[in-house]
Amino acid sequence: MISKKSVTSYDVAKAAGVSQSAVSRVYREGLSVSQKTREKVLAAANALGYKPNAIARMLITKRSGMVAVILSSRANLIYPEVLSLLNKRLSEKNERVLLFNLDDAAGLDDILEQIWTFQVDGVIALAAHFDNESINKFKDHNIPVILYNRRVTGNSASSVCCNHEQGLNDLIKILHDFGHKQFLVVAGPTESDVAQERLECSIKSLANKGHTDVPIEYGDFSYDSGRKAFAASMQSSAIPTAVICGNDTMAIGVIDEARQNYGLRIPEDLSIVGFDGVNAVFWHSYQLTTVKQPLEQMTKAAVDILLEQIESPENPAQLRVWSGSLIKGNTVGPVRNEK
Amino acid sequence: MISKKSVTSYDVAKAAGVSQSAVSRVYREGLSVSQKTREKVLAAANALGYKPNAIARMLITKRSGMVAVILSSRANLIYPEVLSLLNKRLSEKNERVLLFNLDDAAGLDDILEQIWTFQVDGVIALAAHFDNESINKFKDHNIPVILYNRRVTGNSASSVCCNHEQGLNDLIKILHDFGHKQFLVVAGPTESDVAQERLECSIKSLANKGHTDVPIEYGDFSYDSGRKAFAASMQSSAIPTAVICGNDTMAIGVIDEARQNYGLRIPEDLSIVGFDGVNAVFWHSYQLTTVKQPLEQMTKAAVDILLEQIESPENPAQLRVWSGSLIKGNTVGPVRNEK
DNA sequence: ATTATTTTTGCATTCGAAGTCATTATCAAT
DNA sequence: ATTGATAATGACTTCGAATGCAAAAATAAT
Repeated sequence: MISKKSVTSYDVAKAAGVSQSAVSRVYREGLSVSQKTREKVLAAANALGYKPNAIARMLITKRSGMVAVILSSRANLIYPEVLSLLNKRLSEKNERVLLFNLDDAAGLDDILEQIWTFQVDGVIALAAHFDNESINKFKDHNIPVILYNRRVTGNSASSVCCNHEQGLNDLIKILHDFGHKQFLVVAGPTESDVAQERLECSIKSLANKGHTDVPIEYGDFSYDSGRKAFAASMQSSAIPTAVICGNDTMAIGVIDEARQNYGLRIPEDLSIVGFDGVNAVFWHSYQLTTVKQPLEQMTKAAVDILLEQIESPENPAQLRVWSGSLIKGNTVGPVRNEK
Repeated sequence: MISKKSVTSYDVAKAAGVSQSAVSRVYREGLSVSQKTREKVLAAANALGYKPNAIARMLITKRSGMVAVILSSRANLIYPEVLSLLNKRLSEKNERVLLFNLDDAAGLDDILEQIWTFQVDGVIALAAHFDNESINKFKDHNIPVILYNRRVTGNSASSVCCNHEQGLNDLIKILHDFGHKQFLVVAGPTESDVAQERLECSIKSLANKGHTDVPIEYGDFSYDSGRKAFAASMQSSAIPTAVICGNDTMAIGVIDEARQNYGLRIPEDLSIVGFDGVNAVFWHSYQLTTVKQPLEQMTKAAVDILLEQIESPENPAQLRVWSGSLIKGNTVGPVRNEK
């Protein structure tokens, strides 16, 4: 039970023969300290193993150096990568990531309260369910919020998004130009905003090319759900020649289901496109035609905007949209003439 | 610039006509407060929108409610899943995850200092490079450390591990029993402890079956590195009939390389095993024979042990090891008789 | 009604660093 | 040598909740 009492700035001050204020100044930047004092303090601090207590600093400075990142496992499976990139960028800016998961037992309100009590400097939301009311609550308390891939009106948050509309237009143009007429849309879960947006863009883009009443199957972004969706579609009356998937993982599921259970060759018998640009789309067995989200740019912008808003909360919210880059895989081809 | 001053316990106290202490007691558990006072306080708090300031609480209670999770991107690609599970478990125990990345520009020492200053309640290390000296530093300050899949002697940390030895014994026994004699080991990066351990276990297990001087190729756990490793091996004098991979992703790379560039059929011409049990091993194009790490159990134990150590720092460190479960895929078969 | 016991309560202090402000040391300019 | 300007310093207060302690109130026992 020998709880090693922690070394404080007072201890260092005493050992160095200076005041506590002096110690504090040594550890902040751009404050007036003589070379002599600085050396004395640093020497004492070193001898005692002193490390400033970030908690105490947070309390007085009202800056926690922490950013809440809100995830939900329902979200697209690409988020681990996003999280890693965010973490990297934020730590470059001397902010730490405090993780919150929206689908843990505790509900949204509970999570919001926690975030709030932790006095985070800002919030980056990758999670879906996050209504305007909640978003605005943060704004009321001067906590800037960045929505990732979520373009919602009626709130005061900034957003960084991938241009799903353009990406899907690109993909659908290719399919259309190859002469496809029988489409299937495999959408992500209805709870996901991204899934919803991609679905709407797909429908709209198809309609623009004259394809209406396109059948839709719903999945949950997972491989298995992609397989099931395609199987379900094959039970229906309208057999597709082209499948537009809500993400890459489902697209890969569709590929496997089509090959294994229906003996279809890709792309000769069936064309398939995805969205996201995950690593697996480059794997030889799939080589999916898809659109890659510019995650690097998006996360960089998310962090930049967040920090700008932390520094200057009065700045207006921003919306930044990036086009994805088309990845020409090997899963799209001309429609096969039915004999 | 109307910085909405935050509501403190004093404000609530004033509004409720009680002392600040009373407000504090209402928000802690098991403290003596009369029903009447509690109601008054809660009403006032509600009216003012009061939320206790966790930072101030941390300062006095010396409990931050945060656990540092140390990652490194070098680590195995299975860690996003681990992170998600950890986050879930920890939040059940009312602890938050504060993320640290070991391969950000800043070095190990810098990260350690940060963790230290943030007064985290504990540390869970998924990252590789983490020497005993650093580990013991935490112990010196009564911060418990849990190593994930890292069984190292000479330090005071607890560990939760997958039994790589048994898993590899199982896999290698299958290969051996099928009559394989020409092996290739595709190891993970030398910086990774997990990779190292798996490599050693593989060598040892092979030796036990009488296979010595097995060639080794090194990768970095990625798909491409798996492909390159196999290609390199095919340039060498010893053409393998069985490949033991340091993780599933590299194994999938090996499969694709063997099929695409060498026209080999799996498992007729070449047997391949992996390790981890990632989702993609179930994909139809691969169906990898591998060992699945019991991540659920491991993360649960990691959190349980950590909390026990937080409550009772004098308790001794623990080591817990779980066997993985063999996944019988379709990538292993009898050795093909060379004509 | 009186004393003994338990429960509530508020005062004052604490956690550890940061910042305000007035004071003092330092240096250059006259 | 004197003044003025600047740099460096320490005493004191602050951030917001938690808690030891003693006083007060409520309850139980006599």
